[in-house]
Amino acid sequence: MANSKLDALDYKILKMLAVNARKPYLEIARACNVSGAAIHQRIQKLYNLGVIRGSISLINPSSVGYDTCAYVGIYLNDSSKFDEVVEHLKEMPEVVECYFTTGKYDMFVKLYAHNNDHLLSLIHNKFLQLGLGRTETLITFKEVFKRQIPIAEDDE
Amino acid sequence: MANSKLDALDYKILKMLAVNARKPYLEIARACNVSGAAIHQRIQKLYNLGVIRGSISLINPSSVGYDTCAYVGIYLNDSSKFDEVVEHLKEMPEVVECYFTTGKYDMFVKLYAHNNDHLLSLIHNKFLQLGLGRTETLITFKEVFKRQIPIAEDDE
DNA sequence: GTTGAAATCGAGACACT
DNA sequence: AGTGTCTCGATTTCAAC
Repeated sequence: MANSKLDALDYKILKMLAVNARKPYLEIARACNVSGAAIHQRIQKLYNLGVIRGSISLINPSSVGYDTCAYVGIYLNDSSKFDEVVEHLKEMPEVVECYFTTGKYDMFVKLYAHNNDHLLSLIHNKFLQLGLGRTETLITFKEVFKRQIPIAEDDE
Repeated sequence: MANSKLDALDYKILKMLAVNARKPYLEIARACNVSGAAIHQRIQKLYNLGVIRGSISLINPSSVGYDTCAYVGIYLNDSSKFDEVVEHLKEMPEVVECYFTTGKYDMFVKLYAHNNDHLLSLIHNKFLQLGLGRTETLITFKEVFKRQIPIAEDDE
């Protein structure tokens, strides 16, 4: 899934776009001492290779009414039901991330709720009706920081 | 922290930018039947209010050499050391998210590593030298999906 | 706080090297 | 692969409503 045929210029582009998706291509070009067209072609290549998967604006959850963020570890009773459970989780917009994991849990999800009552109701009224086993909830009461993966200056 | 003085237009803008940070303002304007200048001013307002916190390009971790993603729950021996531990975690670029939590753990972090050996070395050689207590690691072996918080059509 | 026009600037395509 | 030019359309500012 990973083609490590990225050179230093690719990394430099990624590093800038990772922090600001709307950075003008010409600014990137000037910072890299190449033409704007070159940057344009590189970025399209990075999209085609799947290195860049899209761009999003980061929205403050509490500004749109979501004041509670929690992680839930899930034990499945019947592990053949992975796909079915995933489908149901996808239909809950409050569930924003979903992982298969090794170790303690079978699955692990991140979700947002309006408040603690709402969170409780999501877990009681939705999760526990999906045929999944026990769950363990971890409420985050402060997001200390959040950033992107490190992008080396010029990794091999 | 949340000013709920957002109207339907604000929500419509947020909904579009949440999915594509580079969507041209004029396209948004046409979709909302207002002028481009209005969209421009609204978006600037949303930035100033802290509703929009920035925009990032999503980069495929495995493309830049990070094949392992894990969550680590942390028990602190000395809970007065929160800030000190956070400072050290910030200096580890592999740590991409950090939360204070209620329940099982005191802190909870997400991190990326090149591979499982690298992950082990991060936990053994870095984490356990920060004066923090026991840790519990949860390795994710598949990110099933990932998306943004739901943005209501026209929430109150 | 919204509009419409004006001017600046970037995006995307092309032929060329 | 990168460059320079060109056209189109987007961004941004401004006076005015």
